[in-house]
Amino acid sequence: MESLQPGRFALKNGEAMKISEASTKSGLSADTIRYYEKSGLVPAVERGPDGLRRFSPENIEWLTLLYWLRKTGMPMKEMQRFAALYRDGEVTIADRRKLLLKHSERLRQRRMDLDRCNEVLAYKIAAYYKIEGDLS
Amino acid sequence: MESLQPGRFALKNGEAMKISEASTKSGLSADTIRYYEKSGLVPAVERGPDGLRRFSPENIEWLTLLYWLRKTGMPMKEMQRFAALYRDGEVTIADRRKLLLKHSERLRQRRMDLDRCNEVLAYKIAAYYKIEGDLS
DNA sequence: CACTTGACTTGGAGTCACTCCAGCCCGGTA
DNA sequence: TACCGGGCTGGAGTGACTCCAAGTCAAGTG
Repeated sequence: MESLQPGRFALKNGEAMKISEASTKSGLSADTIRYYEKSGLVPAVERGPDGLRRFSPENIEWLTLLYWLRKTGMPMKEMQRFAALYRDGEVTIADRRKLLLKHSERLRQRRMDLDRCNEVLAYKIAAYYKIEGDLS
Repeated sequence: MESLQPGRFALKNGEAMKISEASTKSGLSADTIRYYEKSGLVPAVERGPDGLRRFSPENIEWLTLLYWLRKTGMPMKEMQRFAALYRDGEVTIADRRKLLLKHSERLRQRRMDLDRCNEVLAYKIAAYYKIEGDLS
């Protein structure tokens, strides 16, 4: 459908990357990228005449964002919702912003968990250290 | 074997808890506690005459530690190794300390991920915010 | 020109760490 | 007596990958 508009994407091939390059640039493995596409997290990845995926710079930016969201614990369901909003264009910007704000709240929580765990570890490590001293 | 020493554990029943209490105190679900026991993460949980598990305060402390380790991303395999060391007594204290140190290094790494993600989010949120302004 | 190499394709099986559930037993209450 | 809550076991299901077999295609080599 897009390809009916003559020349619209015709000469962007210089920018288009295959999956391995998309993988190194986004941080996601090739398997994960394919999996995300199947799961509806990546809208409209084009294919070259050889049938291979071609990723635009915008695709890469999107994948990179997904990489960070997933790495910091956003569940797939929420990423799917985020992707649906992304697909629907600028009218969803406010919703997307809210979704990211919610995630940054989650990050705050996770950081608190890390800090609390660090305390527990410090306590344990000190206790072990003391016992080691007593043993020798 | 321990029970051959008369009275050694005989009157500790006032302290012993059932699984639901162990769950609220440790933070792990009852299902997870049973799963951890099956997987060899929890050494020697005793049973009452009714066949139900009885958790000692030491059990609870151990489960709580597992809770924090798992919550902050220590893999099962490593927890199993940690549990094996714990079972083998004080001679393994130095190894246990090293294992926890390694984990706290992992925490450092995770925190860096959170911070990096926060930057990405802040950037995106600001960009969205600007677009919202332009739209209205 | 045949052959090999290597990057890519798909569909499907396997993995990790739970989580949920069916079907059972048991002690206490109305 | 009938029921209820809480525990038990073994096993199936889930989320998010991860790995693999079997195939296609393009480019490079003898």
